[in-house]
Amino acid sequence: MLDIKFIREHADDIKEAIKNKRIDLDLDELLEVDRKRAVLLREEELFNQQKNELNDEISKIKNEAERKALVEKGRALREPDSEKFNAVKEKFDELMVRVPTIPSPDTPIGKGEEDNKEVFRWSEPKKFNFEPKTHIELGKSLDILDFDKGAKVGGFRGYYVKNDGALLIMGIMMYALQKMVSKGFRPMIPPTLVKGFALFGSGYFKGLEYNPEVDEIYQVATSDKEATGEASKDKKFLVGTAEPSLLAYFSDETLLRQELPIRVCGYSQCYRSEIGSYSKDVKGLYRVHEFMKIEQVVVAEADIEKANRLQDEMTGISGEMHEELGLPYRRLQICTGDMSPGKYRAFDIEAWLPGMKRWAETGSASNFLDWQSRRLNVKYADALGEKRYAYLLNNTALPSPRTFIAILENYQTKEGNVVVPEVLRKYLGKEIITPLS
RNA sequence: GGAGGCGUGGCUGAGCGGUCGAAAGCAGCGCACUGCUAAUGCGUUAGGGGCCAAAAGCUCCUCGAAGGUUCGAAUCCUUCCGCCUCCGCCA
Repeated sequence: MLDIKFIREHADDIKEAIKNKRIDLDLDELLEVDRKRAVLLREEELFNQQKNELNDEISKIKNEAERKALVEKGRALREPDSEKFNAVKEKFDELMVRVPTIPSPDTPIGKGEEDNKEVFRWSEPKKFNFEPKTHIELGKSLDILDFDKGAKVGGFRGYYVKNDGALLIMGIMMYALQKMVSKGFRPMIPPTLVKGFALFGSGYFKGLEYNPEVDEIYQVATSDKEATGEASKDKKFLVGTAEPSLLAYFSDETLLRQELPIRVCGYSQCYRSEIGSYSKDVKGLYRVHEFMKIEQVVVAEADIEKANRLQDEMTGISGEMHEELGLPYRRLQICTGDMSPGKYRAFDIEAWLPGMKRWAETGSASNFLDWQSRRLNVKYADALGEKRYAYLLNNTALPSPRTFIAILENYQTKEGNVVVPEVLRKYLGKEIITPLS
């Protein structure tokens, strides 16, 4: 969400952003609706003013006849067309939520994924003197992953993590959580069942309201009424990441500048409906409906330079973890066409998967400037006591399944065992995962 | 699940049809004063929008949310949401 004043004054830049981000929005339509809205707003204000003045008069008059006359006069006032006004307001809101943040100057212009720019690489994809297996094969032979039972019980994309796999995956989570804490991030376990505002506020609804056709979010119905959509307000949803829960923690707050930046990290189960990716990545643990993740979030003051530095700090921590885990990775700067509307600047981290022979997104760092904080109403008081919207940033610390895959595939031995990365050994109590272990 | 209570400004809390965007206290800020991080006095402090180049000023909306009654609602009615207490049930 942007400020309508800002939109009016930067219409050309925003049109450029709409084009580059490939958003379906006619800004001129919004500006036109905005003008209509302004006229109607003034009409209503005038009416209210007249009405208020009249009511003041009535309250001072004791005489019944005079009073009646004034009441009649009030009835005669022409009331604004509220239906028309509401229609305009609704249209305005609908268009407003689709206005994107203007991307940073260093963001590559591009159509989609293929135009993201590699900006950093750590280590080269590992070479094996045997044909590396996929995590699917390894998971089965080591008896640490079970997709058949997962599908039976959880349905499509369901899975079980078993035995040393369960310890490994929890180890990854604990390792990431402790790393974040060591970097000054306050740990949190936030709710994963949340109200709509948290998701809308973070930008997880594409429109004003939840739309199951396009939003990758599960809605939870606790009654028949909710299930049929009658009780459309105050529904609950399952988050796809801790980000909305962590951000909403600060909603409606006015923080103090001296306490910024606030760094928090959260552990959560993440649920994704993966609507629109029915035929994509259908095998294995790569794209699943639920997983665990440690997420990092920063509330920063409204300073682009500082926010960019914080974003670099956050991606740096993710990189450091990949390095400590010994996972070759690269960092991509996300291009305009692959960037969601609210983002100002974004980077992905991708780890190399030798078995699947592909890069796998294991993290995504985004700087939203004040796009989210306007929706969530996160402010801070600056040195002069002026209130400003905070800048909000988020980044993956580590996701459980893809880090898990990367470890299995990178650390496999010719014999089909998996060596446990040094930093995770304390969580498994062993150095190697074997079928017999 | 049953019974009751409550949602007001940064916080506590009064108001229960017009004089209320709102007493009082606390906290914050400013000024004054006292020779010293405290005390006292006075003043000041909700958010969002419009007019205006801007400031000043004027003005509209907002007392959990949405409807309703009324010339007029923080105050009355309905529904919803949230919170609290007690009982039941339960990880």
